Amino acid sequence: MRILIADDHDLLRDTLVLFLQQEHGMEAFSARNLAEAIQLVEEGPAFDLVLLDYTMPGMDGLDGMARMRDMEGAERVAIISGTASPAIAEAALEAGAAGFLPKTLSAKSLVNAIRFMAMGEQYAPLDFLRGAADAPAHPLADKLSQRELEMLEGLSQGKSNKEIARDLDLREPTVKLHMKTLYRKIGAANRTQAALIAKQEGLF
Amino acid sequence: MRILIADDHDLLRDTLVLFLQQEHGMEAFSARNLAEAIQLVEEGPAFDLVLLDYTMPGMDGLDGMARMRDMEGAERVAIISGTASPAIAEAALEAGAAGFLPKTLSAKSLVNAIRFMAMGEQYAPLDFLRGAADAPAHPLADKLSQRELEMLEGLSQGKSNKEIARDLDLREPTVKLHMKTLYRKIGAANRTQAALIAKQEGLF
DNA sequence: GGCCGCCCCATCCGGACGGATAGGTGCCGT
DNA sequence: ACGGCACCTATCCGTCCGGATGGGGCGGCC
Repeated sequence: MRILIADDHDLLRDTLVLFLQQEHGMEAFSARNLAEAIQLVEEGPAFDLVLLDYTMPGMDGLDGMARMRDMEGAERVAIISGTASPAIAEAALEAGAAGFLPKTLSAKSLVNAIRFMAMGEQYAPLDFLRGAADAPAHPLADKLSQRELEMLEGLSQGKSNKEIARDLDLREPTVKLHMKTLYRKIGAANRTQAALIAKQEGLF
Repeated sequence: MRILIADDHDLLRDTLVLFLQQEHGMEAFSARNLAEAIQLVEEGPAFDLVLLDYTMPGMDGLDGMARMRDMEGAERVAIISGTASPAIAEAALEAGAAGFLPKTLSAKSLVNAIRFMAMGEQYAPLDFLRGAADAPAHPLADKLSQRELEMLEGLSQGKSNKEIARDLDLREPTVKLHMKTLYRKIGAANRTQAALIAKQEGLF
């Protein structure tokens, strides 16, 4: 089984490759950025699974994954990350990732996940998606209504009220109302603070 | 040599411990958060070196390191991180850390660094402190003037133009002027986007 | 000397934003 | 049935923001 691991954290990559080599029937290759990974895919025989770090030179969010998936010899691509939120994990899975692996995963679980994904299944740790069961998800997120979260999402992309209204098919006054209540709930004085809080909280 | 590694990323921790075990004369122990680490230090014989992840339950920035250093059996404490900036690294060293290890360090360098620190020396990768020589630090930062960076700093705290003007002892029109040129330089359509870009770029 | 970049200030304008108020719907739980 | 909550819309108002224009001062570089 040929596995390609692309991560700019040499420490993890080096030790992980060594670890996987010990596993029966696994061949692990590594790259330190997306460009290197793409080159390896171009050169060699096809990989059974490619693991891409979410924050890594050349990735640009999920764009990097899309580029990788378009290639020959990289059918199954999974995202690995130490900081990404459940929302990003879901986005990755929707975008066709073979799986999402937080770095809080144990080494043993990783091996299982890799085998699982290499067989064509989609993998993601359920407790992570649910918002990390033990660590109460987002202290903020569950205090907000659905609409308010959508506001926050638009906000986190630097959109104006007008743009958000258009995207959600609402009138602008409605957006402004939601904004007001949103600010009160999360303790923001203005939209910039709200966006920063959302980022800080790992939302979006 | 007794080494304690505390990191909530099981993946790295597991593989790293296995890797270090193979090294001659190294005994590696692990904890998944600060509380566990403190407990291990209390229980067992003294460690020659303790590695603490910078972003980890219980750390609270560098406070966690200070708490650890106050303990018996944890003379030398180093910080390890995958995301922290050079500024944080310097702060850690000034606060008495035995070293700072970015996760972009190679496994081999890590072993050398550990031996070095265990002997009582202070370690940090010079290229990282210098701002990652090869990867030009902040592609944006050096395109901005001093004033513009100060604007961005205020922006990153969600301040209004008026507040920024007051803090820097300027008139508001001046702040607005700087903002305008700032937006053009970094390609932001409004202040929220500018703040998000700053965060994304790791500034402030 | 000219030119350019950075810095400071002022005035003006249109549009965006933040807040208040008021009215409407629908759903849920007691 | 009623209150409570989330949701949608509207109007009004004062402020803030983004942009343009026009000043002026400073230093460096060709």
